[in-house]
Amino acid sequence: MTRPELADRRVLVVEDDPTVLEVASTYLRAAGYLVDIASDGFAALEAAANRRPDLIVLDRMLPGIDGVEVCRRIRARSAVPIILLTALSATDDRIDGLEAGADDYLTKPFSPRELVLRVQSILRRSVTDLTPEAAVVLGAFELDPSARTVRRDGRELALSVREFDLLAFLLKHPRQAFSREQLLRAVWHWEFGDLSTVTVTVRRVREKIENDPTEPAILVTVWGVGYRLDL
Amino acid sequence: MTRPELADRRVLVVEDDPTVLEVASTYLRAAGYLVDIASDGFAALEAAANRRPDLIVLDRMLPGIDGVEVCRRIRARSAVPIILLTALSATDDRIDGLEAGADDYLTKPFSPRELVLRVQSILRRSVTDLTPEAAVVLGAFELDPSARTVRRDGRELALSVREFDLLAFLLKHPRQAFSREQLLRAVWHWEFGDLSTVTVTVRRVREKIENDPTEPAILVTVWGVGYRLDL
DNA sequence: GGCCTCCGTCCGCATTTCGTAAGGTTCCGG
DNA sequence: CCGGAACCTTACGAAATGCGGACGGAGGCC
Repeated sequence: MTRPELADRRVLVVEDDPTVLEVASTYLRAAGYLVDIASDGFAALEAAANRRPDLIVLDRMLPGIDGVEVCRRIRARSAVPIILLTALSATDDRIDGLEAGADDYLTKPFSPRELVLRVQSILRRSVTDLTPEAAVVLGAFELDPSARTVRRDGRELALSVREFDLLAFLLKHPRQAFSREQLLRAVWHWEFGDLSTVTVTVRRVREKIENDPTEPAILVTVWGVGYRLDL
Repeated sequence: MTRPELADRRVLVVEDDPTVLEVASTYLRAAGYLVDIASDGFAALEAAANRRPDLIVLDRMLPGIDGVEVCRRIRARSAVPIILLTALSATDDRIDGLEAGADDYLTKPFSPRELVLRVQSILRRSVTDLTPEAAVVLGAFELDPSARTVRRDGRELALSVREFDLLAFLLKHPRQAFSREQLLRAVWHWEFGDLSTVTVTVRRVREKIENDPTEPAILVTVWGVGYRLDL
């Protein structure tokens, strides 16, 4: 269930309630992350400095230093993504947290699964800039994820951001049929939304990779299901 | 009409009230899930360990061990999604449950339809899991479930959704006779319905896989029983 | 500000799908 | 060999599905 590209990423969880700490770290480990833990503000600052986590999950209410203050101090030294946990959904808290430099927000009680999703969604973004991803060569296509280019027969294709993301995903999972919903989740990172968004982007990609876009031979329609990349 | 891609997922329902148990499992089966049941905490823990369900629906009030405790213990060993059923909508209960590691919450009395929706919504995420399903090679036939293709002698067959689902099911269970009712349940996920629906779809599949559709040699009629795939 | 690209949304149209029904054919017991 | 049940075949049309075109807001660039 773990996505290989996200493996070996380090997450620091800062939380004083042992139960919440336990649940959160279990889920994150299950999702393939290396999890460090801290129970108060001082330990959090120390761990943030020494363990160099790729992301921090931080409780707002902490013994010792307040969570928002911890967030501010970490931010002063590093750009590591921070998810703040708060007991209330009060607007003031949210504003405080965002001003202190938090990247995302989660209101307690939260679903551990949702936490994992947020973590994944944030790390997914930063993972690309850090570790250069392996290139994929498939038939006439050549994908270089770190350069964000796709070449066909050696010539580079002029793709927009969305078009690239979609084609890159399909090149990484060739000969597999995906529903529009799956693509919306995997490529757009949306949990819901208009499925025609996918349809249109597929069409635009076809316009650029198919010899005859009227008769797609590469990015094929699977009727009643979705799309598939045939090579 | 349910989506075939969700089929073959295992759900464990833990509930001491026979009526609720009956209703819930019936609805979930109708939605295409394989349903296991347990009536108390001990049975639940055992089933969770042995049957390896993809999701657990867990009553909060149980004879023997409390539901929340069961939840906690399962969670200690596995990250399987858990939906907790509770008699009250008290906020305290909700927090207890979420801290114990439940993924979602449903207040009794609940609509069975809503239960199915929650289950689907949670499992949908793990369905996005990109591990391709194993291919089946049987005689001249080659089934690739993740690409949603069937090839015969290397040539890909042009099958519609229903036709593919039916043939895929039969290829996964060859040399076994199925009644129309069984096929309607397994392939269509219908609990009732016109049996001629099956007849016609069988005929359409025959048109595409038989050398002489007039004399079926592969998708054979078992008189008075149903159909069977011979190879 | 003005121009351009990107991208999500919407609408009308063509195609495909698939359940249903109706009439014909095959099978089997007696 | 007869009658009825089981099964086959064909056809129809509503509904679902996908596609192209177009529109317009958002955001970047000059």
